[in-house]
Amino acid sequence: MTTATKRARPIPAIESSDEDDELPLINRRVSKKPRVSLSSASASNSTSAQTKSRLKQRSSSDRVLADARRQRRQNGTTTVVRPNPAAAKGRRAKKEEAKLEPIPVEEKKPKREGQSSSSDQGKDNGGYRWWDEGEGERNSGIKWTTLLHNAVIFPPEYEPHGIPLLYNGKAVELSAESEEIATFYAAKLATDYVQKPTFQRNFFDDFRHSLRSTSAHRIIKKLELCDFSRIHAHLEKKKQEKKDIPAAEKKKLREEEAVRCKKYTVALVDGREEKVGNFRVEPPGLFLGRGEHPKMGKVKSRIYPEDITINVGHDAEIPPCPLEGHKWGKIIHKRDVTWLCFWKDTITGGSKYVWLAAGSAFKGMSDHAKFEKARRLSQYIEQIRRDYRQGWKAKGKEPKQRATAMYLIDKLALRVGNEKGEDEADTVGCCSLRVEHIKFVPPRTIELDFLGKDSIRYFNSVQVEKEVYENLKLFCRNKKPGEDIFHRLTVTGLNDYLKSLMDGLSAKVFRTYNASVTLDNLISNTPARSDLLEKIVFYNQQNKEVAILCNHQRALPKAHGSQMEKMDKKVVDTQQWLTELKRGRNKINKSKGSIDSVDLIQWMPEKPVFTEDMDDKERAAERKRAAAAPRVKTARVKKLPQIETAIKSVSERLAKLKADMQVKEDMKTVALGTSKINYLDPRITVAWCKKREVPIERIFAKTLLVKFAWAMETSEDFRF
DNA sequence: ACTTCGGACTCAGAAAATTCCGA
DNA sequence: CTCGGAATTTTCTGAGTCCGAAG
Repeated sequence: MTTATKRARPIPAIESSDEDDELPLINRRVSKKPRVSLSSASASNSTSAQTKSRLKQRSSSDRVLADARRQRRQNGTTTVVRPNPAAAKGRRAKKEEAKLEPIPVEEKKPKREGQSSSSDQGKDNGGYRWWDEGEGERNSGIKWTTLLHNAVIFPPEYEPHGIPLLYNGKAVELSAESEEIATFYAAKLATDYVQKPTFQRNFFDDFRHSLRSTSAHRIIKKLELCDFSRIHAHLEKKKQEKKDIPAAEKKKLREEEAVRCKKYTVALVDGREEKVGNFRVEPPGLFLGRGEHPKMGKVKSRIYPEDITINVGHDAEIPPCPLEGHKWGKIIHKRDVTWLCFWKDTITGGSKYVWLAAGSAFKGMSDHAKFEKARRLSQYIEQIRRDYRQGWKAKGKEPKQRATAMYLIDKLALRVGNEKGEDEADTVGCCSLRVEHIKFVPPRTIELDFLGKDSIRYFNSVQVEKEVYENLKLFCRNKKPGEDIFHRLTVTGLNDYLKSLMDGLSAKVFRTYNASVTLDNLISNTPARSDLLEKIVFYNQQNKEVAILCNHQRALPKAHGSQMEKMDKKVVDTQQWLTELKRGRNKINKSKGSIDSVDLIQWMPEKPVFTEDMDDKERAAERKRAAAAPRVKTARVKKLPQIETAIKSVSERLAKLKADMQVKEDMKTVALGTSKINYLDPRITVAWCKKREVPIERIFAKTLLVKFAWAMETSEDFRF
């Protein structure tokens, strides 16, 4: 199959049928009967003044809690308990029954003040320690019994600013819709997206489309003649104004926003409070793909409640729609999934989901299962490697290609490489590698150069086993550059093969396995005598090795060059001063006691001179001028003991400076976060921290501590 | 039996926000 | 101690994987 035919896969239809028939039976029970309203909104309709005032005092999350209690009570009184074989035997089901009892008074949470108290920090799931429970019902397919939440919050409606777009130098009247689109473009004026023809074309097509029934349609014909600079300037001004708000006021605004959002931040899953992850509907804007995405610049339109499907408990109150005059698209009760809401992306046709936060039980259990699966691979890995090495010599094309591909996936941690459509960026993984992506350097080195996920370049020159080298050469023989290397191999074929070797195994598990096992091995060799800082640096270095293995890269930080120069200058200054100090010491020593002090010259950066009337900008400019100015001479008189102390401290400072510089240079394009968050079993790190007496907070930031709460009690003896 | 497609989930780097750190 | 820049952390949303059902 040629690449061209493969990539010409038809674009999936964006609209799906609205028919209920598509849903599994269990989800079809969207009851049309009037629901007893349970929300805070209806509660405020209550005639009971007591209820009213109590509600007023409570935070919204408490209100959600209260709702759940009512929901439970309702479960008990109005709903026939449905048979649920999966959960019936489980602890969870038992709990549910228990919850039908009236809620004891002490369960009521005291009202929180402003900042949340320390006791509820670091928990996304109300302290539910699922990892203390048996694993019995975890994989049953049914993910929850009751689910209650407030769905999503929408971005504010567009407010026209009336700043004109100039066309050929003249202001053009635009409808609010078109002005908004023009403003999306103006917001990108300072980025290099606007230089890209695809971006320009896609944007202009959509912009023109928005103009179609207005007079501007006859005026605006060419993007080159559009001048967005005034809108851009307006946006910049707004940005500055926002920046200039006094800190106290900013804080107040932030708090008000937090209050407004509060009710969206939590959901109740089987009566447990859990944090919601992305409860904000994505605002409209221009689609920015990664790499050379064919759809970059297209208008990603505004999502309305009608576009959104809500997944809630069958007996839970349907979350109130926050936009007046609108209503939710669909309400479903799908218990075999963990999402709360979803909508279709208008650009890609893909699904967008609202999930619980990373620290939730859903996510935690699934993370735990992922690492347990990867650990299980340890027991099979030798056999699997033997198997695919055998496969290199296979007669059949498919097994031979599969075995060769497996080597790359295992050894180089390549992704499996599903097929991609014509309407996506052209990126590849193992199975979709093309002849143009590989070069052969005898005797047995291959050079891989391709764009992987997110259009990140994978460029690696690596010596491989002779059989692999020969096989790859064979697979490329008589093929054009654009043809697939593994033309007989499919992702499904490869994963089916892996399933036959280990239950549940797929290609991605190898990335998890190799990343974790690599870290485990590397940090087991931590130098014994290192101090805390050295240990952390060491850990980060090993984390870096994993990041390199997984090809986790980041863009070169914008200021990298100038920052390095700055550090370099500092090194030179420090080195010079050290030399001068040593010269002084020599002089005193050689004098045999005839002198006890020397004049030393230190070259220092010029000190900035500020005057009272300078504003922030002027001060910054002065600082900059001083830093760039030639070094100034400073004379110092020093005695021997002083010099000795100085030599010691300056040497240390110089060494640290040089080391910092090296680290900065080494890390400039490596992204450590991705592996830490997704690939490295946190238990490896927890065990290491315990054994080496490194506070875990030095390695895991707050959100990671929450995400990995399940791993915190790992013993120091844990090995992956 | 094969391919295609949609769905649900993990994983990805950039950008924004926040915190840290050194002069 | 304070200020500003750098470093780190969090948020955002796009890009993968993989599975199962439909065609």
